Amino acid sequence: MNFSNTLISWYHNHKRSLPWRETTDPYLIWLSEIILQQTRVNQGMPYYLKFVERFPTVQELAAAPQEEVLKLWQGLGYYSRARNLQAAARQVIDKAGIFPKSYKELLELKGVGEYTAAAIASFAYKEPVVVVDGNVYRVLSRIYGFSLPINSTEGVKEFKKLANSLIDPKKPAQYNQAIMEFGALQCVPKNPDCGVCPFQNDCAAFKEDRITELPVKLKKTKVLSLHHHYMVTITPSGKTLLQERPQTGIWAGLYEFPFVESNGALLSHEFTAADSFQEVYGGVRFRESVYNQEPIIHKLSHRKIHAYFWIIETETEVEGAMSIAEAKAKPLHVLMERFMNEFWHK
DNA sequence: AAGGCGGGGTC
DNA sequence: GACCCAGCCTT
Repeated sequence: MNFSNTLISWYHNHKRSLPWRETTDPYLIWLSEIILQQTRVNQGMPYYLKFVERFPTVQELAAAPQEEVLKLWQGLGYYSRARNLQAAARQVIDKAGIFPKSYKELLELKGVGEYTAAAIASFAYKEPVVVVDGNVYRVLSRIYGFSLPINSTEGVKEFKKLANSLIDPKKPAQYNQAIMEFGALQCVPKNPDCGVCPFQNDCAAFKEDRITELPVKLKKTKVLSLHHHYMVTITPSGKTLLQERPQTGIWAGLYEFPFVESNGALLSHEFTAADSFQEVYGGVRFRESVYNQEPIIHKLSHRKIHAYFWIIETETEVEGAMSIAEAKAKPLHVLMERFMNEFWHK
């Protein structure tokens, strides 16, 4: 079996038409790769199109207010990607607007690791460096029967070694696209259709009936439960109050209603006695009611947030309050966006 | 070496 | 519910 030829041949017959494959502009390729980190093509596509339209060149991205970049990124998750995106754009501008021209130089950009540097270098410059992403781990572990954990130090090393022995150095772009597309469309995580797979006769996992076992991955992250009681301020003139989240941690830099954290559901007097509530409303007369008796569950990969929304109608204006339209224009996390769109219907 | 960091699709 | 996605960064 010639792995590379078989793969590239399969690719020509099955590849999807994707906008970032129609260009060799390193800026556009980089943009697509950052958006697609830990993100499916279908989810990332509308964001890519929005970003290209608003920021056709790296100069425009570098010059934009960070809040605008975050707003465009809203809903995509892993928001540090958005900050790093702009930081990297500014790195490029600092070097006369010339995009790094090699794998090694690309690695210096914020948010660009080994995978992304290899993707850009091979797609834009035809540099023969292999990409090793989730698709590649899955394809190689199955076909070659590699059972080392893909997220162990030794596993990563061995998979890279194997990957490097397989790439066609004359066609790095096609090879890299092909193996990822193969993982995304054919050698999928669950119930792959091995009956139509070109590697059926060579695949160790298929021959040994180990498709469901491979790839091997170490442990899962524990999910911590949190209870957030959000204060939805409504002033006499119809304004509301938001606060910016810290620059590190979950939803860094996004906006939300101020909230009280607790170990579970709260009674009204427990809620209004909380320090953070007093900090916001100390001295302000108000009428309060809870919007949802049952918590709204918002799941993150390692958090389960139980959200309650308390409506606080104040009798006087509140310092720092903004109009509903202004609030909706801030970069918001999905929990916040959903509440606002339901409560202040669109 | 391990854990933090989102949201959504799929089974 | 669990898994996983064109991963990277920090500690």
